Amino acid sequence: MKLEREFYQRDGLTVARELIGKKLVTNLPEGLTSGIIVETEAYMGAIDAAAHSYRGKTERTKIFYGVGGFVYVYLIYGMHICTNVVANVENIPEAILIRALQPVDGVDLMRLRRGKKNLRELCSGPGKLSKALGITKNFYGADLCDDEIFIESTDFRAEVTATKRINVDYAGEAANFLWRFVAVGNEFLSVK
DNA sequence: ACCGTGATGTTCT
DNA sequence: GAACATCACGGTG
Repeated sequence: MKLEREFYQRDGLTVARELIGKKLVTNLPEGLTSGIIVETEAYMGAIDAAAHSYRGKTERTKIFYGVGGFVYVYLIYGMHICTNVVANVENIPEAILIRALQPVDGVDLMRLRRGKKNLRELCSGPGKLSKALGITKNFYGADLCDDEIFIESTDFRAEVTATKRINVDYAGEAANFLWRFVAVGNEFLSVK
């Protein structure tokens, strides 16, 4: 079952936690690819020095200010795409970074896109999974209630724990917030 | 296995 | 012009 708008229009921390165990799907001309979300990070707008939306609305962050359930992508280090889900309601600029997937459908296409064979190397990081699913900067603003990219409920169950976020040392106090969520013990995480 | 480093394009100062 | 929510590769152990 595809998640509906209401799922996303809640507090970012709730959405980030509940996304663990859901399935992220892209359905593009080359084929369908998907994976179970096993690692997320919440970025919480005005109260979060690590968030891109911390310093207000710009051309890049304007999507944060709309309603939840749309895609925020950005280019990092000049070469990698990071895929995020906008959360909460209008004018509360929160988003969830998808950091790792357990590959499910279209594994051969993922291997082709990634140029890697090892299953554990396909989606175990935000740049990796974006490439494996064919997500580019053109996905900025895509609607998750549409058919090209969406998220489904599954029967996957795992214990979820909260940790510090990865690579946000620049953010001062906010670097210590426990806003990363992982499926405990899963072998496809970006870091153990 | 772990560590250091280079690659590279946007955004914001 | 610096910083950046990263990854792959080559070196050493």
